[in-house]
Amino acid sequence: MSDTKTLHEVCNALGVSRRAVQGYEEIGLVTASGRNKYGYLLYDEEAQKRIEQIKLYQQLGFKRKEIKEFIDAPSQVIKSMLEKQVLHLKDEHVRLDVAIKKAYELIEIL
Amino acid sequence: MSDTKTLHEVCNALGVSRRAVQGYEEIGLVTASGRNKYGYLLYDEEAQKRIEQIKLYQQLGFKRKEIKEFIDAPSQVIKSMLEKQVLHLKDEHVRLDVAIKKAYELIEIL
DNA sequence: TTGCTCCTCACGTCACGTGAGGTGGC
DNA sequence: TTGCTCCTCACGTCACGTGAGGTGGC
Repeated sequence: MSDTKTLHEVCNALGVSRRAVQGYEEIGLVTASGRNKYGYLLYDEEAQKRIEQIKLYQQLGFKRKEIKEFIDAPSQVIKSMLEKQVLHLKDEHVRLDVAIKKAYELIEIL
Repeated sequence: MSDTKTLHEVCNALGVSRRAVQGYEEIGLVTASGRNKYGYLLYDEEAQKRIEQIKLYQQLGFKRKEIKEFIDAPSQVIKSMLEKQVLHLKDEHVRLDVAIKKAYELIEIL
């Protein structure tokens, strides 16, 4: 038995949309591992892991094109990208803190 | 003397882009108060305040269309929108916390 | 044959960014 | 006349959302 799944199954299992996966394929970030006899798109375990990785990187705020540039790079390169990204995430974090405070201030005034 | 400014001056003073203001005008969120004798777009103090308000609401995570729907509403309505928005901002805040932690975990592993 | 699912386009969305082409005397 | 600034389009960007139209026996 293999863990190869159809697109539909992958979407359910990983919580990504059909269109999102199609988008990954459009820019060559992922490739279906094949088709079944009815023409359905199939994704083997490797492809599924890749989709999960992409999703994770997106949650860390990376754009698809950025992900494409480092996903197959040596881990030292990825590490360096992550360290830079943490700075952006912290900026965003502060920005949100400020926004929440401003919202409360406005609520007080109104 | 009046505090009416040209588009260029408004952009510099408020830190918004020319295209952003044009975008506000496209959906009827703002209207220039007039033109000078050379055809330059002019914004009086009221228009400037409006642009500043829009910018603030955008920083709180509201979309332009949402802003259009409540910007001229009674303050109780705006207050209610802000209270809902704070919940979204807090969700985002938590999501960022998680993302930062995940990034650090990945950095450790690599 | 009727449904249902999947596939492949392809336009729509959002908030501008980025020029292109034209005007006018700051 | 050459520059420079401003104006009004209008296509580009990003990451999908949302159908439309066509296929095939799960």
